[in-house]
Amino acid sequence: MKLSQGVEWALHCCSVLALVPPGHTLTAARLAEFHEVPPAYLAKQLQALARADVIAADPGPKGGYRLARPADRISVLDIVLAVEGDEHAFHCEEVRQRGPAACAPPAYRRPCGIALAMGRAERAWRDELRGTSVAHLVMDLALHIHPEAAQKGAAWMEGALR
Amino acid sequence: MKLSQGVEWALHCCSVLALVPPGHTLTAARLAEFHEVPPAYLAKQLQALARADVIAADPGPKGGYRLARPADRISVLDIVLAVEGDEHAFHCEEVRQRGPAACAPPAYRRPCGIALAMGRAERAWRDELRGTSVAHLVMDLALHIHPEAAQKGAAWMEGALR
DNA sequence: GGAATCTCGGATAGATAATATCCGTATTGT
DNA sequence: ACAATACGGATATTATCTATCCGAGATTCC
Repeated sequence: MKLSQGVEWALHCCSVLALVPPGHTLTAARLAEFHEVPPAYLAKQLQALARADVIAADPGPKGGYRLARPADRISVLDIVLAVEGDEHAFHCEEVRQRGPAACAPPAYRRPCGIALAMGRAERAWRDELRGTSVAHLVMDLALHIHPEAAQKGAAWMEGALR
Repeated sequence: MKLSQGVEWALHCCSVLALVPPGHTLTAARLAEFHEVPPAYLAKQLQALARADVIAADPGPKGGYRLARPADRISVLDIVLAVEGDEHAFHCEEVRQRGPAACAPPAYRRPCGIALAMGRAERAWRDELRGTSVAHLVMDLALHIHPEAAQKGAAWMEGALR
């Protein structure tokens, strides 16, 4: 059980995009530069976020990425599912229906207790992520960022905006 | 984010082992037969469970596997971590410390908000799994199993016990 | 004591997914 | 028309998962 690298990048990118003034955008190349990650690969994650309507893309020159809606309406779960896919971590393969104790399918109308337990855990995980928004992330960032990092970030943003 | 196949097998195996009378065991081959899974690969999962002290192995002829402690003291989390490893799904690579806004390491003593949010979700997931024991799984099984499956299972167990 | 049986651990391949890159297409602003 | 950008597909590389096999160690039966 491991989350892909792209999830972290996507979360950071959305946090940065939340700080972009309305009417402006950031290109994929700039976002990659800011996080020092491979531009071509980050572009893939950004495309996934765009397909999921988490961020919006303006094509053409002067184009770039921006959040698709206000930061307080984008949950961390939205971002994780956009990049990682919305499949559950645990997939029941119904092994109980195999082997010497197997019966006809109608005997297995209820999901097995194991699948239910794993489903509850997945739900708890998703609920927690759904309850945290990009706005929360930015708030936490603003409260705890080192002044020097904030100044450097602001200076970079100035030259990167479009 | 995907859990390995072995997790489902391990959970089912532990449920079956919980039904083994005290003083008896089941061999890896029997457990594989019951679930119709590859014996050699299931053996790997059982070894992982044994290393984590979830189940105990009696070597030699007449040997086999049994639960290492009462079913109500084995959590689903114990089993999942034994098979999957105890690493967190999200691993923060501290991308904030890279790029044009980077500062000296002392500026990053606090974990970033993104890592904290993902950590809370992981904690919620684990808490849910920790709160469910093998005894709960067996209870659910006993309450909802089809009579025919129960009878077949009992008959198989009779010939499989050692 | 010796042989048989079983678990345990490591070594080994193939299959699947993650990581990373490149190129052609579509779109838009200059 | 040209340049810059996002988009999608194709591809290569690497890691992880899945699956199997074999030898070592341990225990019981003869």
